[in-house]
Amino acid sequence: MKVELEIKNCKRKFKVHTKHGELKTPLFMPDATYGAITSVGSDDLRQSGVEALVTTTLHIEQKIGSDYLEKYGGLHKFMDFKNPILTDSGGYQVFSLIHRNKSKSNMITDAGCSFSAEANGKFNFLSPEISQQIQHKIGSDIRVVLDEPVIEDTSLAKIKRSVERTTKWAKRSKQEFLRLHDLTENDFNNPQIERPLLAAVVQGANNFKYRQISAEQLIEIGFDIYSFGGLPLHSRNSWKNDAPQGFYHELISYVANLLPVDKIRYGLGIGSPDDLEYAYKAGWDIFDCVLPTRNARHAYLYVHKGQGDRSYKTYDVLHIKNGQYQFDKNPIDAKCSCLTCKTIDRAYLRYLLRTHNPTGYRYATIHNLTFYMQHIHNLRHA
RNA sequence: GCAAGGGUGGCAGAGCGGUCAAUUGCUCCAGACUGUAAAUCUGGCGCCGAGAGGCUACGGGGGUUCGAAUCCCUCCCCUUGCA
Repeated sequence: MKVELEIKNCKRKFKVHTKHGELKTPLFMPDATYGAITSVGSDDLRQSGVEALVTTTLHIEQKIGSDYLEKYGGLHKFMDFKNPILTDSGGYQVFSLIHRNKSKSNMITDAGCSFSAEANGKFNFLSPEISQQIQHKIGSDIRVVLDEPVIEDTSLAKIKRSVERTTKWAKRSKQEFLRLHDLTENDFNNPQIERPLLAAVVQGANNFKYRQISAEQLIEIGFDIYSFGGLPLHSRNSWKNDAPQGFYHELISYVANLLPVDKIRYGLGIGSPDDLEYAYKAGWDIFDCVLPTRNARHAYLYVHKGQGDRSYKTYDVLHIKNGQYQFDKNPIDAKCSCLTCKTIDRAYLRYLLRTHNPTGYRYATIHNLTFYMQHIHNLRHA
């Protein structure tokens, strides 16, 4: 398991060797939550330049089943995806569903997370150990420890508990990871030994002190990757509208500086193209986010400056369903060379999305993914 | 021709004397979405007005009533059954 770091002009660039090929940072991974990027296939992903994927332990277990995947031969083969796959622990998903549905069967204790089993009626408990076991059976290249996210503006007591529990769970997760791979603590630090990478998650909400405590405790345990957790978790709306963006910028910069220089830093759930640029410059290396894929299905397309109907720092947005594009025969983005932009015009994509045609979701998703990959590619080679 | 049931906003379809500019769904017009329980959710949707408010509206016309989409008369049109 080899991780090489090169720092040029204050910019971090990792090369990570995995069982499924080499990864270069900065890296953006789209979310294939249920073992699929909704509405596109593996050939579309290759064509869009997707280098790695994120899937989630909880959803995979519920919808596919890790025992099944182990018997089948792993998720890579199942999905026909040859590049690295990162499995998220399920912590965020449990948090999300518990937060939305406060039923009595949904609760988190030190032992783990209980939740109502919607999908299969059976699987309804996730512990740090179970999460690692599932990720092991899935056969992912990068694994994440189970953590406990909290709403960013919650009480200090809850932030404290979340940090303490996240540390305890990280310790248990690592022990289980070592056991599953039949490794010792020394083996873990031996770069000659091939194994998946293990990521811990820094919690602490919007509190700088607790972010620091969380980071220090996790570094003490020792991981390959340190992640920024809980960023978009607000009681209201998004981070953009909910609080001064400057604060979050300050927070992610602060946390980056708490982490070892030679370890990969993973910004969970980040972000918009502007967020990616900011976070990369602030010292973060790998990212995942649902925005490009979900927004594609919601007719929100990322385009180059000057090509859309709304402008942000590094990009424009095109609300393709809006009436102004009814007769627009231009490609979605004249500066894009993706399959969609080479094949159909705005008027037709507008029609497809308005009529909820799956082909429209595919075209839109291919475009947004290509835009994101191009964007991260530009950051990498800037 | 006779009998019965209908005609409501772009469409479908509630309402059957006042709280109706009119439930609801769709369409339409916008907006949101950041480790996806999201092909989802939110707002708007007769006309004028920033607003208070005003104006025109439930097939056409007439009537009853303080007040009608709702009751009565008449005409037009649609559906079904019988000739």
